[in-house]
Amino acid sequence: MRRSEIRGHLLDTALRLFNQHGYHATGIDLIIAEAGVAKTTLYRHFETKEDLILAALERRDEEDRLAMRTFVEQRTSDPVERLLATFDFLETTVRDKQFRGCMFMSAAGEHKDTVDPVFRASSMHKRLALAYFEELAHAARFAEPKRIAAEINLLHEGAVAVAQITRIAEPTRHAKRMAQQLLATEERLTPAARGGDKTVGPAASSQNSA
Amino acid sequence: MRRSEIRGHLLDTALRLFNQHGYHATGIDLIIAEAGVAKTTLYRHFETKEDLILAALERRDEEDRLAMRTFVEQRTSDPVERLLATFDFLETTVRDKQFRGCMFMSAAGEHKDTVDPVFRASSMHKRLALAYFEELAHAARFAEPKRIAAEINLLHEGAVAVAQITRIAEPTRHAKRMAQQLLATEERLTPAARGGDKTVGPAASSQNSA
DNA sequence: CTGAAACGATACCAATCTGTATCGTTCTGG
DNA sequence: CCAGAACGATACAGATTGGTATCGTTTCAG
Repeated sequence: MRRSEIRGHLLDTALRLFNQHGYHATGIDLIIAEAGVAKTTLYRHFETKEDLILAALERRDEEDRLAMRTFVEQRTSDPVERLLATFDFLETTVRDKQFRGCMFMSAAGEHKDTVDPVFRASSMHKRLALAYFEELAHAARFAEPKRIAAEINLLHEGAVAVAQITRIAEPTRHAKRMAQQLLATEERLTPAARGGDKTVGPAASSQNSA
Repeated sequence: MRRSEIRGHLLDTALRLFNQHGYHATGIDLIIAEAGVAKTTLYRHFETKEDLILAALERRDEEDRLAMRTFVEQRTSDPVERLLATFDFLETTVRDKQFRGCMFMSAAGEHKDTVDPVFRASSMHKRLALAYFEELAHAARFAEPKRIAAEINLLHEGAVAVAQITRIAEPTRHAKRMAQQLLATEERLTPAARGGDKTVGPAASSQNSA
């Protein structure tokens, strides 16, 4: 393995183990053993275990948000459909055999103090996820994009939490239906009137797998 | 302290610390120090730390479910209002200064293996909570009580998760409004027709604090 | 090609972890 | 009232924790 790849490989290994066992339960010795790396090497890249956790979460944060954006934006261009497509993305992550719940919620659950850097990193990730929903809700010209985004966000968190406990993917589809139902009655401003669209009223259709 | 109270006191102390710091991060030494009890005493009541965790979760499970039932049933007798009142109960727990997220979700997050007894205990608690929603949805004569219960449950989990990260109580009220919106369009069977009630249609009103 | 930096391996450290052993004291049921 | 159980205190065990020190080897940029 080339030296330039070691840091990334350590982050990947740490993320895998954190996801599998949790943060406290995953020891440094296990990480270096799984990564096939000496302990000195790890500590040359990361000052402390907390630093490793923070770097891993940062990496995951960017990966996750980019993956969702990519998935959603290549699926449809309609903002409302995109809001609904976020649940399809969620379903793919939940269906993963390695799924054990949201790593950021777990991180916040193991670092409950609001001033803890790990908690703050998790909190920041969730804030950015919410910001994306707001962006979509705004593009969809909903009258109250912030409220819509908060609702979508709440459904996401609920779906992931239920999926974490039950270990089935159904809650994500259920959440999508709920989102459809809720969005259908929401007011919208000047809905990019093409064709004979109504100016207000039902917004969701999404014939795929809902 | 009377000896008959020691076990309960240990469970209370352990629950407080588990809620504050998490399960792995809370050491036996801290628990006995906070409880003012010798280590031998703790291990005479609980064989292992895992046993202590399981006993603590069991206690909390019963307390929580009883508290919700009591809160909900003394507030209103209408089953639909009761479903909505569960969110008011949630709000009270989230507003607590000691709130740091759902202890069962945290427990499941730190014990991710589905065969882990701690995970199973958390899973069981959630199953029983869902069963209560089903009971209420059935009493409300919804056409699909299981689906309604799952939706309420998902909104609960979402509200608690968002509240855990943001440390504000608003998500519980938001979730209640979403529940109202969703229940309003749900079909119901023979709705205990007294007065001039419609037989199907909007179900929710709940003028308090929504 | 060469010197510095990064690497692997290993030994080590102090602290902490869960759990046990010992023993004198205190409570309590019969 | 008294035997026996439960208690507090403490010392200890063995494993594991996060992190450091040492040192010979490998990589890589200039």
